[in-house]
Amino acid sequence: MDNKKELKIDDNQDKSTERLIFQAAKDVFHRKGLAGARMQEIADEAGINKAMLHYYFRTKEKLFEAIFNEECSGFFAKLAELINVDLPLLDKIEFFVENYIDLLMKNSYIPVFIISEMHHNPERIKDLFIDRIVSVKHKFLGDITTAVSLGLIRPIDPRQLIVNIMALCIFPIAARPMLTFMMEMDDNEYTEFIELRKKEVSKFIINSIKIN
Amino acid sequence: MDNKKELKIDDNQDKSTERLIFQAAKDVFHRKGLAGARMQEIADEAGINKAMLHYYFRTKEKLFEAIFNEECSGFFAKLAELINVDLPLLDKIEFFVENYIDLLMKNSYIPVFIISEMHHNPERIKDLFIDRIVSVKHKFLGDITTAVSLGLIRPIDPRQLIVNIMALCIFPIAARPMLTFMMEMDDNEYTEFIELRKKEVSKFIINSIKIN
DNA sequence: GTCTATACTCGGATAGAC
DNA sequence: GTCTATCCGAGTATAGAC
Repeated sequence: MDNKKELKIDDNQDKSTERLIFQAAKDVFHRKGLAGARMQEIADEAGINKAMLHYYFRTKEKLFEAIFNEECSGFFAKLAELINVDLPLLDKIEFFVENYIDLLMKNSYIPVFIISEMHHNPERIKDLFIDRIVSVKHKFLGDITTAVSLGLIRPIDPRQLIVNIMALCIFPIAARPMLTFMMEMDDNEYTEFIELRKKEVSKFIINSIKIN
Repeated sequence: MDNKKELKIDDNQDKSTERLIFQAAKDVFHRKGLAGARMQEIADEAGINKAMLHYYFRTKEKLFEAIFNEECSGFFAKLAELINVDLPLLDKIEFFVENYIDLLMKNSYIPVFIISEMHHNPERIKDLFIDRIVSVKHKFLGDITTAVSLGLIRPIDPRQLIVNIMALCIFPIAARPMLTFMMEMDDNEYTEFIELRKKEVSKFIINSIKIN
């Protein structure tokens, strides 16, 4: 009992500082990228001292990787759930698109992270999500190949269809700052715009691949 | 005659160093982003001295802006040409998609540039392409709105259609490193994959919006 | 215009007291 | 675990010779 209580207190103390850093670092890395982020800015935003960052994470790189890793784990786990749901392909696409856009909105930093850091340092990033993404893809690829060969959808290269689906879901979130600006919307209008896409995108895809 | 010759020589001398820097800087900024790029690396890649960079462009920021500005000018000028071509909407989309993907492939740094730098420093970037992008959008928006109201395509929010078209063209180029990896392709295979998209994407879009 | 050498700032990382 | 003070390398920028 005493033991448990003590553990809980220590745990909270530890976690609160570590999580404080973690959350602050996530925000700053997301805004500035790995190279542009400043340890001082992270410390300020966490409301603690710069030395603490090194006490908990040793280096900037390690801090970045810890974050990237945790983010990806959660994200790809949920993504795998969406792919593994058991539905006929067209229903699955509808279900997937709606929930994937939702997932992306709740983790809007992930796509930009991956896109820009893959450009700036492909090798490091590869290792961090190598197994996760490829297995998800294989499942989806199989589903589509089957549907095409059964004549449930029009003939289409399954890889092209996957990239189309990803593009339609991810691009509007990854390019959000550019698009809000181009579309002359404010933040709320753009959120509403994305909300509408949940239905619009699946309609767009299904219209395109269904057999008339 | 002599005058002209002299000018030409000077010009070549000037241009060669300045362009050498320009090209090297473009490559490095593209690979590393603004914050991650190193003046030393640019100098090395240009085969000249670091001091020369400052002689020609004063600061790293100014060098970056000079490049971003020139790139955007050329890019948006060509984009405007594609939009202003006079064709019925469906033909126009087909024409646009094919040529836009081509343009993007020849300027593959532009989308990543804009997407990542818009995140990292929205204000600076806005000024650099404010007028260019909005006017292009208005023209396209008008074309689609007309086609919908004339019943030439199925009812669809024109803004959603524009974002769909952009997504299908831009995403595969912006996310290329991630996608080559995910799709387990090499560079040549991915280039071929994009080549196939020129036809596939316009088919995908037109299938989805045409009236049956 | 081009180079070498160097000034100076910034920022990641550590030492050491508490 | 948390702080202050500080080190030190890296990187932008400039001075000055040629």
